[in-house]
Amino acid sequence: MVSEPSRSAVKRERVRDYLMELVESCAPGDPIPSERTLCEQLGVSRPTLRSAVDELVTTGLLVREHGRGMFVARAKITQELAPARDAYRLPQASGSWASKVLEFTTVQAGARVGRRLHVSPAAEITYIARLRLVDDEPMAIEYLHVPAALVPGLQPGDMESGDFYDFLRERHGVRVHEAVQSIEPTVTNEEEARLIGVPVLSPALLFERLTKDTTGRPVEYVHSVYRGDRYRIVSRLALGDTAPATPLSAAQHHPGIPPGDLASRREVMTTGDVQPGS
Amino acid sequence: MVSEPSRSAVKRERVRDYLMELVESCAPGDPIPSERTLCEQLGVSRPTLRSAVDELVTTGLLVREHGRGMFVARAKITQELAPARDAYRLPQASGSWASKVLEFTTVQAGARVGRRLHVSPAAEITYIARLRLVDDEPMAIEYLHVPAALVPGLQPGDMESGDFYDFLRERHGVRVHEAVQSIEPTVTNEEEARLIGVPVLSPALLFERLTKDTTGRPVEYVHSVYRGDRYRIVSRLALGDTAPATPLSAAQHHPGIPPGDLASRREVMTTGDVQPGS
DNA sequence: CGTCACCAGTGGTCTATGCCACCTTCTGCG
DNA sequence: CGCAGAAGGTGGCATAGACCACTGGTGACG
Repeated sequence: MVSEPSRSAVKRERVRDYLMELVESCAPGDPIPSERTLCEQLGVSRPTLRSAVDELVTTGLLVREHGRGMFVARAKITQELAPARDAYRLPQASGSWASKVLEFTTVQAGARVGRRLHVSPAAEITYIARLRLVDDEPMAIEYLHVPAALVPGLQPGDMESGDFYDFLRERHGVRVHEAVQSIEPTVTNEEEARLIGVPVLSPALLFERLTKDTTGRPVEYVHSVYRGDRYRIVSRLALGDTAPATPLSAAQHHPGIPPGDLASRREVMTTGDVQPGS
Repeated sequence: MVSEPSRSAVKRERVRDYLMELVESCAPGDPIPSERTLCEQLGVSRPTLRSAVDELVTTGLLVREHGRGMFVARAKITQELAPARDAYRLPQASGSWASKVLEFTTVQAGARVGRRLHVSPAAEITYIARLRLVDDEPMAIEYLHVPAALVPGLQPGDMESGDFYDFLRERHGVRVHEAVQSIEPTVTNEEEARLIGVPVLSPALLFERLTKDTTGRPVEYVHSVYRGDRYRIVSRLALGDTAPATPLSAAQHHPGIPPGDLASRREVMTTGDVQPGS
């Protein structure tokens, strides 16, 4: 035993709480004692200690490095509630973005993608997986599906520089017009974790987007996974109750503000934002 | 052994893959064999099997019920990539929302909240924790901080019906004007998991919002946690390259569309959406 | 002096086992 | 017939021990 037994009947929680206090007394990047040492100090078995550490790794407080040890995470992430986020100014830009093509092939659409893009399941699709980098650090993985007929002669290099939508317009005469995009929270699987450099089962954002051109024809279906520890979405909501104008057709519901908490006119300008590292 | 040994050297992965196939052959809500049974079938120890199941529970494919068994999750959630989401029509409304006040007290602002609300750290704050329900199922937890001076005589019941912003205007003459809101992915801790009825460490969305009135005075600071398995954000993005109008001051970056992939004018209408259950 | 092989220490995985808490079902008593 | 209690099955937690894979340092050898 170390200090008081703590009220928790579950050892794992006691261990986790102890570790959280330990982490708070350390600086980011500091090493913490080895698993076996902690086991002895706390009087628990290694599986028990590991399961406690697992939580903190998933939460983003600790980092494990095989053969080296465990360390306090560099940037204090979402951790609990009440994150001590400092600034409130909206950081305007978002670092320098780059892309790295991981895969570039032609595949058959298949049932799901074919349905999305309104093409036959046997239609040829240019499939591109690319890593998005911010200041040379991996930020997201993007999986694009574009009907091959729309982009004849597309080269991998075309996907690593410039604006893809500009490229579509200038080279292929395709003018993107609108997109429907969904965002939901998820956790990383092994492949994603490896590619964007976070532990497995870390929080992440899953985007899914279907883009159409001015004629209403689907031109791209994208899904992408953004790391949750370095990416967040900041919106500026106009709630003004000045004039009940523009009742924008469909049900209006700001994420985070359930219906019944908003009645009047709303507008929203959304901007992405990279959380600056430590 | 069951079928082929699968190329993976890690037993956990083999077990997980086996379970994923098993789940795909089942209907939502179906029970699956007990842990001990699966151990015998697959020739692995129970801790190994449990750790494989843990992944699938975190991912949202399986549900455990103490003393009863394991079941295929009701709504097929984010699971892997490529979720087989069916419809593409934007479900307009979002079920019937209700609220249940969990806590209603007056506290001192403290450093963090005081800074947000531009009040002294010793200022009195009305603190409200409430559960948001959709069709009687818990959907989110909301933690509100409002300067007590703004809402004298506020009652818990006032927070369970009607629009809080309407209430502010009609009862206290406070006219909300705009808000800055951030959204990021997170995972649930024990308390959150218990309150919204999901396992610990499930994916969730963390909202943080600061609302100001027409005079620029902060009136509420809210953070809320939305369950990730039943909530997603759907946006309709206008990408039209018709006219490069309204260059809306700040850097414009749609979440999910990194800079360098967008040049022209954009608008966005965001709408929240409840994923219909099975 | 440089390079390489080895080794100790670390996290990663897996096993076998036990006990507890919870739920369902069946059984037997009132 | 009805209800309470026991029994068995389920997941939840924890243990002790073993082996593997990776890292970094150290020492031996060229």
